[in-house]
Amino acid sequence: MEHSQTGASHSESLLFLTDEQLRKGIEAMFFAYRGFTADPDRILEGMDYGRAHHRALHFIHRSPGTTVNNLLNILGVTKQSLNRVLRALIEDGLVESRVGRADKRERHLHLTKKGADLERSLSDAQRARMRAAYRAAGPGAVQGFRQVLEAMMDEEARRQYQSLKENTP
Amino acid sequence: MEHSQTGASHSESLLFLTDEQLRKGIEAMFFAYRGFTADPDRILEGMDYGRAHHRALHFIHRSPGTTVNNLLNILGVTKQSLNRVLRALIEDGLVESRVGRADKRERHLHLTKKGADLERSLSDAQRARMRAAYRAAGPGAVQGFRQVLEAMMDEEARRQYQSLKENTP
DNA sequence: TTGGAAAGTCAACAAGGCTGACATAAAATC
DNA sequence: GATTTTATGTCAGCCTTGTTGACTTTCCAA
Repeated sequence: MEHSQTGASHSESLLFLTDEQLRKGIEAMFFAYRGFTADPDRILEGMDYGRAHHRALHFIHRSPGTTVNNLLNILGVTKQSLNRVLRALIEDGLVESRVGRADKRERHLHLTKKGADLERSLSDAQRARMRAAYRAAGPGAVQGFRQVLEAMMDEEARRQYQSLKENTP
Repeated sequence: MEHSQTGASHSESLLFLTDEQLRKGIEAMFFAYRGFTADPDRILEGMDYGRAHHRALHFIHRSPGTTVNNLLNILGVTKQSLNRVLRALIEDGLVESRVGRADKRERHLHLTKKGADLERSLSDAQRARMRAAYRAAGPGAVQGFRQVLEAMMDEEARRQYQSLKENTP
């Protein structure tokens, strides 16, 4: 251990991270993620879409005009997998794919009115749960929540998360 | 709203829950969950097992002697889906299925040495990441993290999470 | 003794991951 | 100008993990 002598108070609190506490955190992530996806999943069931379509809609809404490659990196799936999802959304008129002006190889993705409507209904449901959770936990908890989640990400994901955070208009 | 007059400072802070803040929380959950599952996934790839096997091993380890029905409720999948996973684990000698003594219809599930070894290597990896995240975020953040996650769960899941919390020896 | 719960099994299917191979257009480089 | 690289799309096929539905066996309990 690096802090054998120094930083006693800090180290001390760290020593209280028992396997038991960590296990509770792990199980909390498991159960909470189910809740996190439950509402959009309910809306989507019956439609021809699933969680993968939701994710695509979310990030296209989030970064209008994003390219396919961009989306690929954010979602962390293969182009074949994303393509299947995007094709359905484009065919059904929820997403528009525009050939790039500067670089004509690129496709820039935008939500149509129809796509934006579905995206809104999905994100409304998800935000409502997030809002309720934040309120129930109290203002102080929110910061801690985000700090731990951010620290839990892979390097690459954290980079993407942070750049998404900053690119907000 | 219950606090129309009282608790102004509390209410005020709640008003600052913008859609933007909520969206960041949503994206944090998405990216963090990827990190959360990444290490066990890496260990499992190449073996004939996946995330579903990990979850079964985790909860059998957590509650030795649990019944199939019990596990079904915790995992929230169908018995056919769980059965496929359990069959593989039993056939490979990672899980032992014992006919119930009081009720012989029930099967009580236990990890074998081999199963416990794999479970340990998976949970070691997952705990290491959780520990690192907790340390990076600091002691104060951990409580907030757990509070928000707990508030995000469905009623049923929260019940299960809490009873798992308490049944600890 | 009979109804129903617990468990298991078979079949079929869907979503959403994956790999590999290949095509096309456009940009970049030599 | 020719060649290579990049961005995208597409076909085919596979895997995991979820689903439903139908059916059986076991066996507790009314």
